[in-house]
Amino acid sequence: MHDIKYIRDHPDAFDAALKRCGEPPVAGKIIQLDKKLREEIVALEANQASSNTISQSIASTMSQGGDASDLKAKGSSLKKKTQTGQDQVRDSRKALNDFLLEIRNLPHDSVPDGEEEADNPVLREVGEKPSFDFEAKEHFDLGEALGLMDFETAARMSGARFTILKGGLARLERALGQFMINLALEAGYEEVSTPSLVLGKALYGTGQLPKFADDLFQTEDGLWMIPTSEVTLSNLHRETILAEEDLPIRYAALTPCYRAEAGSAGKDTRGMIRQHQFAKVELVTIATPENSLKELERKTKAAEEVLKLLKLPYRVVELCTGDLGFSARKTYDIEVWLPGQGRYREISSCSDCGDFQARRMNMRCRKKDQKQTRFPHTLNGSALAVGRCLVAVIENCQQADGSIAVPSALSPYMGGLKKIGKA
RNA sequence: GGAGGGAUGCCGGAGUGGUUGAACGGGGCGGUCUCGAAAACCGUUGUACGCUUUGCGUACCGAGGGUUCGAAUCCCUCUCCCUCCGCCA
Repeated sequence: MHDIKYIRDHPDAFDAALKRCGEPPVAGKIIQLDKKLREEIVALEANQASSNTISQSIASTMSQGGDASDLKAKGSSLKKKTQTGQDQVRDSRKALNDFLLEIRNLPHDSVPDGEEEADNPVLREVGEKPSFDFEAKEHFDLGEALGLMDFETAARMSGARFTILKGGLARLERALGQFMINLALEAGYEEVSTPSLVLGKALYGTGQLPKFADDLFQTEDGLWMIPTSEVTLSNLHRETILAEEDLPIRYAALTPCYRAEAGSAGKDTRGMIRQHQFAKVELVTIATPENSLKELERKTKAAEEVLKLLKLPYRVVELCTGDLGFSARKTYDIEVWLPGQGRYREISSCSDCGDFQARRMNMRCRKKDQKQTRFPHTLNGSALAVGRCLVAVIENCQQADGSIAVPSALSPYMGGLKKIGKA
């Protein structure tokens, strides 16, 4: 959500920032809606003020035993005006609010200009790509050949975009999740276990709603399945005032994530890259405005650490203005190398959302002994997506015989197992 | 699922139609007293929005509607919490 006062005072800067993201100008429309609303509020409140005065006159007249029927008639006629005024204000407020809710966050000044994914600058490449003296296979060929990855059976009970893992691969997935959440704790994040189903307002808060309802699953009684625990972790302090001295607050959760993938028909149809359900360790930070960019670097480092310890090659790119997500003001994507595909694939996305989500959630902070509240900044990042990391381990650690070498960092989580072979 | 009880300011807790934005107590803050502190005493202490912004106005007592000139107080709907019974991982 945007600060209406900022838009009133800097309409041109607002539109210019949106333009960098390829969005049309809206400040004029917003100011017009806002002006209408405020005019109606002034009229309404003047009305309410005189109603209140009349009511008080009635009270004092009656307490002195006088006749107040004239005053009552006056109050009665004012009442109708007040009611229509209230309706107008409500409608205008909703119109402004609905409009504002659909406008994306503004990019930070430091974000590079660009139109699409191809324009994202690569910040660094880390680790060495493995070289094989055989042709590298994709994870689904390896997994199916091992008899430990089964898409057909999953499709029979759940439809497309689900996977069944067995034996060593099921254990490997669990090991990855445990490994990652433990790293998050070491990095200073507090572990949280949250619901997987949430009310719509939580998703409005983080920005998935109202624009992206198609990407989400909704239950029959109106609850939504979380597409990421960014939603639950960020909403932990919605509608509250935090003590600034307690910031930054850093949370981590290992949860399943559910995505409808409505706009992705035909994309990544084979394998585990794009599933309706996957596990992910998410890191969320609530920081003061002064510290949020610093926290973004810190969070990205924490995510990179997972890949370093697993010895998986990756690169970090910064999203250009045209590729930035709805709620983000600045984002780093981490892409892991997949030898089977012969390309980098996104495995983490770390974003600084500024005060955009805090405003939508009405989460505020305040310095000790100060009256004035302000909006903290929220950040989120995956560290990492477990499903895609499993894919990366399988493809990077594949052996000539089709077995998978377990990364040494993971071995303790797998009872010392060094290799996943045929079942 | 059945039967009851509840939701008021930072906390506890009054308040069943008229200067109640809300008694009283606690806490916090400021002050008096003190070498200092405690105690005592005095004062003060919500949020949001709007305006012709040293001030004024409006709204808010779980949420949304209704009755009324006027609602924290009456009526309706919903949400959440608690107790008992049933069911259950």
